Amino acid sequence: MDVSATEISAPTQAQPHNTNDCETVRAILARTGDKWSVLIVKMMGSGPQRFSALRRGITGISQRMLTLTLRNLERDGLVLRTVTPSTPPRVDYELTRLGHSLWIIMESFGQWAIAHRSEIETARARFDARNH
Amino acid sequence: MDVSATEISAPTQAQPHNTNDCETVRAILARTGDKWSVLIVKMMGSGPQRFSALRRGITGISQRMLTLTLRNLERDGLVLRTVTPSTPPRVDYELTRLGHSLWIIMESFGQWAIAHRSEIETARARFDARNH
DNA sequence: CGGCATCCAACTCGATACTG
DNA sequence: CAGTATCGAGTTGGATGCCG
Repeated sequence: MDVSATEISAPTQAQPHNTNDCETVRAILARTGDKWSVLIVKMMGSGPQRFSALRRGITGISQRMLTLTLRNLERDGLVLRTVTPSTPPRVDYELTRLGHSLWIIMESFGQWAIAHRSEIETARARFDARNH
Repeated sequence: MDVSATEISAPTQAQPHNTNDCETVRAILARTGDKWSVLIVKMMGSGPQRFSALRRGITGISQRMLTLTLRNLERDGLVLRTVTPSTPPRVDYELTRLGHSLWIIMESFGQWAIAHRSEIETARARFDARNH
């Protein structure tokens, strides 16, 4: 009998993972997981939206954070910004093709989250109860 | 002619969205998007891992953050913690069924991120160049 | 070995005020 | 209308030291 084995099931070796890939994944999850991106992207899922429409549609967002988040999404090529230099100025935002493909992934993530929400909440309640 | 129409394509109305659902999605994205969760979950994808194995396997993580992140994942029912009270103590972590199902979703997110990484990097470079 | 407590630097985000 | 600038509270995460 192999004495190097322990009484509990031996952990398997972790798969070698590409740290660079993980970093890429994390960066995207961090972007989409920040405070407002989900709401903004979701609102644009149905087509172009004016700045003011997004502002009204997303309860509680400050002008600053809406601008900032849209800039970041634009920088990553997920959102297209179109300025109409009228008076007053008009700016529309819409998902790019890339942004739309991300939106689809986010939807599947969303399905998972909704499907397992109660399971997570139960786990939390149990954990919190156990740790007085 | 309808004077309410503008010269650029009229934005469509945003779909009504369930804010509560969005909050759920955001919470999960925020958990998985924090600095270390992706790496940790990914390492556990291949089976149970000891605390020290995770620590060694994840370059740059502090003990504090490993403990903290594992606690949060455990609290959400994504990770199972098993203590063997030997000397020295031994603690193993593994994905629960729920955690594994999230891991699958994260993989599809990962596929997207890897497939579009260069596209995002190009967009960033262009954006940064444009804004001097 | 695994983990908690403390301290501190860096960043995030909201409030507010001002501009073309 | 859409955006920028500034300030301050709150949060995140790293370093360090101690404990069973």
